[in-house]
Amino acid sequence: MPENDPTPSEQSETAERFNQARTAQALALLEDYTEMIDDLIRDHGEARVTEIASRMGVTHPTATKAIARLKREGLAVSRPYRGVFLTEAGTRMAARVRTRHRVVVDLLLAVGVPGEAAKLDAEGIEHHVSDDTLHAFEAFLRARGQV
Amino acid sequence: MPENDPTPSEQSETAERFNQARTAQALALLEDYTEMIDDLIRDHGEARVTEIASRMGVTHPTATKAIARLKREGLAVSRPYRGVFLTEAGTRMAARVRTRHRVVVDLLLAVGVPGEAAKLDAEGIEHHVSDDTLHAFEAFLRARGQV
DNA sequence: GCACAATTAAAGCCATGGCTACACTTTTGT
DNA sequence: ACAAAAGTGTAGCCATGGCTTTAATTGTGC
Ligand SMILES: [Mn+2]
Ligand SMILES: [Mn+2]
Ligand SMILES: [Mn+2]
Ligand SMILES: [Mn+2]
Repeated sequence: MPENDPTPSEQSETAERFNQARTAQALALLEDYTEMIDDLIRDHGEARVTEIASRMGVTHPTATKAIARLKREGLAVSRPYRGVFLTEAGTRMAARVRTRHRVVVDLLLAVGVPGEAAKLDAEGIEHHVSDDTLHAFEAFLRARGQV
Repeated sequence: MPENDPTPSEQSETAERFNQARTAQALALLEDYTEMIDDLIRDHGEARVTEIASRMGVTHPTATKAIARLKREGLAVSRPYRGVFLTEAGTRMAARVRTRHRVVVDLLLAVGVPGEAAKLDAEGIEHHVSDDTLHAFEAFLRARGQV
């Protein structure tokens, strides 16, 4: 059985696949929080820690830590005892993430996934949808006139 | 603007969505390792730590820790300096996960996702595909005669 | 304008999943 | 048979993302 080992010192295709999945997952939290903060500012004019935590389903110290990471990565700023605000980069991420989220839900619905499952599963799936896949989803929806 | 707060002491729909995504993610590592170990035993008659680590794209101590968790959760057993083996539960998980992985790849291909992206993205997406969604995917593929 | 409620911050605990460094066992080649 | 190589185990470090508890600040009602 010829084990076709890929050129030495190079990762197997399998390993690369898992590495990409891990990288995508590492961004998931940032993506969900920026989208959420953007939502809150649209709907309420401000994004408060307690409200963010409540909607994310975590305690407020957990949300505070996540926001600290957003700030560290240049996606958000905040004023103590006031709200959280997105930077330019954060706003761009929120816009991209919102669109992708919507496309994923629409795609799931278009292939026949029940509404409830589509909403639930999309929250996790979205973070693993690459640009290529997103474009394919959009093309599929367009071809179906579902967009 | 009437904020329709869901019955007090009950999580918002949004929070539930994020909680489900977190729960699914917590199982991802177990799912990928059981599938991998099952693959290795099929192809090589045994699953060794070094080989598992290499294919997962991690160092061997990282794989050893993951295997420790599999054992703790009753999915695998191992004999020191020998291989890793799946329990009944582990074998069942591997079978379920393998099928789901294949269906996800096929679904992505069927809606027009390029092969390379389908293979890469499926590795992360699969863990967030619920039973309802999986069944919808299968129905869609059947209707297309792509199964 | 003050007491109390609500919000936010800060500290510290735990589990997970990466890593490196080092020790030990098994396998291999001569 | 034994030395070297490969494989495996173990210890300990770090970052992340959950949590509870306690302190500080802000907002509210009277
Ligand atoms: Mn999400
Ligand atoms: Mn989302
Ligand atoms: Mn996977
Ligand atoms: Mn898989």
